[in-house]
Amino acid sequence: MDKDKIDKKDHILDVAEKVFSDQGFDGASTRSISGEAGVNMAMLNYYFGSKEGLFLAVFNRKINSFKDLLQDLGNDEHLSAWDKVSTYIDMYAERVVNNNCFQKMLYQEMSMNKRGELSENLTRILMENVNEFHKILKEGIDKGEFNEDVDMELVTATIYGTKNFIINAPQLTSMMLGYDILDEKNLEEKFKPRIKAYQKKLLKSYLVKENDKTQNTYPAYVK
Amino acid sequence: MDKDKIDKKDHILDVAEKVFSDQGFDGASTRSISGEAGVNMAMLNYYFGSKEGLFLAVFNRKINSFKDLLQDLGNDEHLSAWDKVSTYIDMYAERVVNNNCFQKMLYQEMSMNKRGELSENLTRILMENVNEFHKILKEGIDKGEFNEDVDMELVTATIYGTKNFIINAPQLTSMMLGYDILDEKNLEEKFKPRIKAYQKKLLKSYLVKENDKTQNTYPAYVK
DNA sequence: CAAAATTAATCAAACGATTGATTAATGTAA
DNA sequence: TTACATTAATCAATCGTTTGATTAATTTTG
Repeated sequence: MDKDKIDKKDHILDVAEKVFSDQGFDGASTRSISGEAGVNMAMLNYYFGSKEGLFLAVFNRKINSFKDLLQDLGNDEHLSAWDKVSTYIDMYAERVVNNNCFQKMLYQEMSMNKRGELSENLTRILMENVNEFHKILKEGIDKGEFNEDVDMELVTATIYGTKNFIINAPQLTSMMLGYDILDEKNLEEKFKPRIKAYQKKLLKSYLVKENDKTQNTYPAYVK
Repeated sequence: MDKDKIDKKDHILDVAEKVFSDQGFDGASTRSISGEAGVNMAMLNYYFGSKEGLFLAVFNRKINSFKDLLQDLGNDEHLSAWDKVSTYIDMYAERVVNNNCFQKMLYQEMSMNKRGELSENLTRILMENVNEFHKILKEGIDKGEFNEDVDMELVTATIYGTKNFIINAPQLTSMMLGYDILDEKNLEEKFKPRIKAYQKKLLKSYLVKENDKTQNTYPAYVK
């Protein structure tokens, strides 16, 4: 059946995503992936051509929905620049929580040198997202809503990096925060609201001009 | 000679650090390390016992100097809490620039699950640094110098994460910043002063109470 | 001192295990 | 039958490690 075939491919991709993110591209063997997925090893090559093809398939399955979502936000006429940044922070936190395996896999691969075509693809696509966010920041600066000397590139690095650090070094950050950061429930109930509130407060105090700041009414983050 | 022996071991560690950080633990083969170092393959096992032993040797060579430096800063009576944070940002930026290969290697390994003893060692030692920094933040809060609702853990994640992101995804961040982030000269002349100024401004606006903020006199960062 | 004994350093070769990939055979459904 | 799906078996290549032999350096002994 066509349906079964799609389900099976999808199931392989689910397992591959998890194994790749746990062990890295080199550390994950095709045998362990196929074994954990309960399919014959040859099926990976049959479906995806190669190990790298499988990796790219995992990647491509995720990225398509991102850019559209972000563009819609950027083009919304009813929102102030800060509201857009705020919404972006929310969106990004949601994405990270729900796709933390993928995010880990992604940046693990990006940190390797010399895996030519693959790295270039990842870079190119992520760069599109970066540019969309920069548009929002630039809009805020041009409108006089944000400070003129805002360092747009490093603000971006801060948003991406803070989240990345927490997800990619879970052993350390779990110890820091006092709960298991990889546990679904903690991620949803504790981490998600906390990182949202924190990043908004942090960036608002940096981005928004003094006279534009309303009184801060942030919810106390969950300890 | 004893001297030559130490030099040779040190040279192997230098090369291993670079190869590990480029290719990851699994991606780096003992053959490529020994080949690039110009020594026989068996020497790695002769000196370091195993591939993992070599990795740990690279790691241990670096970490020893860190904690002392940080403790001295924390115990300095003459500095305000903000001055300490500011100095810490400077120290951290210096360290990152001068050890970016190592930093990359470190967080690559930390992002993998289930490499038991190794990961635990890394976590434990990094946690000591985290705690030293938290002491400084707590001091600032207790003294009334910083806001009471500062999220200490996420501030730490911001400092570490922003830098990490830039170093670990050099292809992306080089494209963002408009220059090669791995080039020594760019790192020293452009990136280092810029990240210092940025992080200080960002954190000052978040940490320090309004009435304690002096007028901002940051140097324009290098574009 | 010099000869002998011991230790350390280095090497080429090969080990068994595992890797990603391919094959040929078999099963299945239209 | 025909086309696709799935399997077990197998491939060459590469992995980390070990080996036995050889050379260089050091120590011990006479």
